[in-house]
Amino acid sequence: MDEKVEMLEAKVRHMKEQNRTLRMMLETMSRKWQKLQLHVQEINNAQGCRQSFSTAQKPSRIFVKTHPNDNSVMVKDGYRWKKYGQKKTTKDNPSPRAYYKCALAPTCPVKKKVQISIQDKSIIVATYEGKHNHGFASRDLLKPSSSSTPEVSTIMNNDLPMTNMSNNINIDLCLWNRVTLCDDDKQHKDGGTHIKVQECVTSLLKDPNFIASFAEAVILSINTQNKQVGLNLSLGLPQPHFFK
DNA sequence: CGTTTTTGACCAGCGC
DNA sequence: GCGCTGGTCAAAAACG
Repeated sequence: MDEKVEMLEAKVRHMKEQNRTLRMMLETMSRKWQKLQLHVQEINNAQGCRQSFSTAQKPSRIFVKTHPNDNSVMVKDGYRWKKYGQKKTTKDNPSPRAYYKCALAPTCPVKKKVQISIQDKSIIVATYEGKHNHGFASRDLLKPSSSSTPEVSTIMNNDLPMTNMSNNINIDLCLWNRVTLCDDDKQHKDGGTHIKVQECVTSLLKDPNFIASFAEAVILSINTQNKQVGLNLSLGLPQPHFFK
């Protein structure tokens, strides 16, 4: 009988710890979300100024930092792309450049060029041209596929073109960094908690339903708070040293 | 077997 | 005109 009580108490303690961890993650994400909103406001203001000087449309360029283990040179931006060409080398960059067309709509004029950065080979440079003349990608495209590796990139972009979207938000969910930063002191006192945090986040990131639901919730939240804001969502994977 | 990717060929633009 | 480069096409290959 006592054993059962102890087991239950242990479970309760474990759940409390998990609860604390998740709350911490949520707070971290909330802080980041607030920062992003401020950033979006700044961009809005800046664009307002810029547009008064020039209305010329430049190709958009985004930079994607990839996980070292991820060999796929693919930017998961929610749209479906058809590859129609590749150049082995270009003048300014020896790495191959791939050419993509938007495959969501046959008449969509948007094209994308993808190439590994010459400065940092862990960065993929994607250049977008044109604007989508159709709706955003269906929600299933936001879900991580079972066959492919989970999204491992942190996207830093400017002006990713999307239909009827004037701004874009990028969410960096590299929770490991945040947890490490927030709990740096605690870690020394309580190393076990840190391991549990890792386990907890690992299990969450491995769950496609969680990722899809989270992406959906964030999109919903953004749409309700700022109807003109688009979203690029990338889910960060653990830092490599955790796998050591 | 249909879809997607790869890859060599082709074309246009640009500088010399 | 020639060579180089970037972009596109389309047949072949690979894949599910």
